[in-house]
Amino acid sequence: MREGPDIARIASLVGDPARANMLNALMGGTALTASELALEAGVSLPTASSHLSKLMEGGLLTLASQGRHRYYGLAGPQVAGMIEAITGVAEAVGPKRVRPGPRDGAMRVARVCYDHLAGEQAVAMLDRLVARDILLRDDNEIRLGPSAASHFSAIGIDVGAKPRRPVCRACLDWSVRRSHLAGTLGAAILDKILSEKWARREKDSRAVVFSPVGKVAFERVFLA
Amino acid sequence: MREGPDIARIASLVGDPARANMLNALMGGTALTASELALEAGVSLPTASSHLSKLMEGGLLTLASQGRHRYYGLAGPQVAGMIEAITGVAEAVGPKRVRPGPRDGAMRVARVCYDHLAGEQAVAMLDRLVARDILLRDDNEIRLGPSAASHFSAIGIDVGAKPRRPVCRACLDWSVRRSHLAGTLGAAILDKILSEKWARREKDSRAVVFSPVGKVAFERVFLA
DNA sequence: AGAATGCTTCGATGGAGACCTAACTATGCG
DNA sequence: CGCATAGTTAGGTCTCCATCGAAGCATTCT
Repeated sequence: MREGPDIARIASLVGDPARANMLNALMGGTALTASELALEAGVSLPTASSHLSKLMEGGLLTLASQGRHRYYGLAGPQVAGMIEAITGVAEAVGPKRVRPGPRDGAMRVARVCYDHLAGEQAVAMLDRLVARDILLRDDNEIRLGPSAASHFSAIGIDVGAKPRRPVCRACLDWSVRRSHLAGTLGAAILDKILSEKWARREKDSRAVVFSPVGKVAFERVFLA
Repeated sequence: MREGPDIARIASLVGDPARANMLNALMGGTALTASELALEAGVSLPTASSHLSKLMEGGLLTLASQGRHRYYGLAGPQVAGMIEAITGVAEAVGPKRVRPGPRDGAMRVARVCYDHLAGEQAVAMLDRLVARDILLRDDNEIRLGPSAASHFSAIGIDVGAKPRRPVCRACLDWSVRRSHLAGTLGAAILDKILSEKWARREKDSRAVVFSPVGKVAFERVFLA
């Protein structure tokens, strides 16, 4: 009988299908209301509410009350990372070795991970930013390079603010198995991509699909 | 109701206290028998056996039968990584914000992760090996440098063999939050450390404590 | 104020699964 | 061969918890 952090408690929170569906939905990054999550999980509203209490108590979620709406979101990047790790194992181990459909292909190319971009495009982007010394990488620690401020402000992203959350952070990509960029900068870049309409979110999926024009623009800015 | 990899299934496997204890014990890296795991989990042998079947079916464990002994081990580094990720969240979220005791301190300095060394020492080692170009690091991909073969064979480690498992692999360290070295090379180095008696495993813990002499030797070889 | 919406709490029900004892199979030893 | 050890299977009990309908709060709209 071993002591230590209560890993079973955390895992069992994720271990219920309804809760897992909710967490999965929240991996999309946008905070959702209880009713949306109930729909997502395929359970009634009271059931969902009960699950959400448990996830809150377990510290996996954050709650933002706005008027009569209550928005639930993932508690942080660490939680998102854990979900991706579990997803990775489930993928590898899953008996559903079916041929990956088109949506799976799109997921591999680009998808949302919590609040930033993941997938091949995201990994390529980080590689390129590091190669150009816009970002400086030292293992899993990523810092801004000397030209970062001017480079990002030129495209309308301010990297000056110092929030609690780190600006840059490496996040292991479960499909590519290499890191992509997380942190506030990663989130800002995803914002940029979506607000410029370079790409759009696939409905009911974490996949992100670039338009032909958007892909060119993205590559010009980030993969040049 | 969302489709995809069955993350709830995997998580619920880890979500039972008995199974979590077993997996935790296996994070020590050595494969254990059913009875040892039963003891570790604090359940009867039949109960343990039932749990082990489920873990096997879930693909989290591998089984090596030797005579009347059946040795269970973690299925691979990916599974170990998942456990560490969950442990990280449990640590961060856990209500047990007690002041870290001496054992926790030791864990932070050096511990076993599945079959290789983790903790501050391990992170420092990887940094140094990369800085000396003995290993070449490109994101989470690590390759052998030109001088690797001669350097490691000089200390009795053969990096020539080409097993299925990669020789080098980055594994995210949950205490330091940066990568340390996994893969067959990481395993071989841990073997070396233990067989040379530079350090010993703490009883009933994943902590690894260096002897004064061993620490010097380790630093001379790997942190020079 | 009254109605409508969003969500939580209550109470009851049902099913899944964790657990143990006991019986059974398999391997090794003398 | 016969006993001992390691492990799995079978059968049965019991607890936990996911679920839903109905009722209760809270906030906003009219």
